[in-house]
Amino acid sequence: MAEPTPALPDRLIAHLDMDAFYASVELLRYPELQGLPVVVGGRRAHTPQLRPDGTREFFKLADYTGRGVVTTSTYAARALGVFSAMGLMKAALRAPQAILLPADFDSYRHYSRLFKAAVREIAPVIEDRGIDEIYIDLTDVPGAREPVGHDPLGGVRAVAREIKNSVQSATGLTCSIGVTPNKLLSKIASELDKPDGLTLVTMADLPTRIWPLPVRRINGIGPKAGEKLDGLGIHTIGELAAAPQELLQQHFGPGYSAWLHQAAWGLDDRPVVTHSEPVSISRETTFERDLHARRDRPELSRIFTALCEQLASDLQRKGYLGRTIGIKLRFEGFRTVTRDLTLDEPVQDAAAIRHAAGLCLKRVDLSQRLRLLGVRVGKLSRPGEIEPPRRGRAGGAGKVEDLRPAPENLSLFG
DNA sequence: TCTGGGGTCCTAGGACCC
DNA sequence: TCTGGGGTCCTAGGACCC
Repeated sequence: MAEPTPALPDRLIAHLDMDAFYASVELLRYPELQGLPVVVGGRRAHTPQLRPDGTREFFKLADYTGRGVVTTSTYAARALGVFSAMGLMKAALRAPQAILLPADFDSYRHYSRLFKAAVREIAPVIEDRGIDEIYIDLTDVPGAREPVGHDPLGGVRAVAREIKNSVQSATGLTCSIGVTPNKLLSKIASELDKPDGLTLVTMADLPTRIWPLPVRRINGIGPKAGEKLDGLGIHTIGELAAAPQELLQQHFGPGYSAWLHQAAWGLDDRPVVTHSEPVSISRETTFERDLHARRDRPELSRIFTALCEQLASDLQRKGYLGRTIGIKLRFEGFRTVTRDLTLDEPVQDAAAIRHAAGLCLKRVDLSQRLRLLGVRVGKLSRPGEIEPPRRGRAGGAGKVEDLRPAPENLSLFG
């Protein structure tokens, strides 16, 4: 008879999330702000000033005017109701005394490289999920599958602790880690004990630890799906797990409803992907005030050209060409429109991008004022890369009339 | 007091080829 | 002459994530 060893899952997947990352990096730089409500975001012009006596003068949220959102806030600011993606003017109403700092992405990227390198020393199978979070496959990390005493998860808990310690000594920052049999559950688990948390969840814990949580905790259920589920009386992950399949299929597509069910049961077999190539590269900007295609033509034209130049330089720096050029417009009132155009040959230079994007622009009615303009390049390739031959004629596009200029379009900045 | 900037993936219809 | 099905590409929009 085999020993009745408690089953260890096939995979041991960790999700690591840096705690209030941007704000925490700022606190390293300005330790006197420790414990205070601090918000990172907005547009320039609120960098702290050094006073003659050597202390710093910080910018108060109450003094901010104009567009912009909260990028991150410290836990003290969150306690006042200030969260990521909130408009700064709204945040100022909730926490007028909070300190506002401009985002410094170069610095965040620096700390991002540091923490990822520290993790990689211990566990090399890492999937990048942005600047402040990663998935880690701990399955084959030495010691991770060793029980400690009677605890079958003792080994992996020790490895996760080691990773947290290593991140802390490399950066001075804390992180939260969730370890479970898959990415979906680990993503949920890493949030269960923030900040500075370490949470292990097994399939046996599903009913007690996962099912009581709101459905929105599942990565992939956003505002729309959450709202719809709410309307169906489905609020928790447990209620979603118990929901009849037919009910979900009636309100969501076949693919999404099947996924919802799987997710609620904690099932997810996606691998940890250690390398991926970009699909598209883009640049966009929201204007300080809404601009009109005719009345603000010179300014819009300058911005348009600048976006194309920045995009071209991004492409060149990263070593890509792109065959699909697209634009994105956001009008007053937030309606968003995109147009794109696939060229016969990939391009990389600002003039070619500007020309193609200009053709796209001609297909949009520009009578409403604009709040955002963006340019995008997709269908990326490497210089010298031989493209696989395309079947069919080039430009087997949509309806021909869709590709013609909008008739109302009298004035253009393209 | 309106809602940043950078992405990915999915859906859906029509064109076009075999 | 009419019918048709599979597969891929192109375009537009939208949901979602960090």
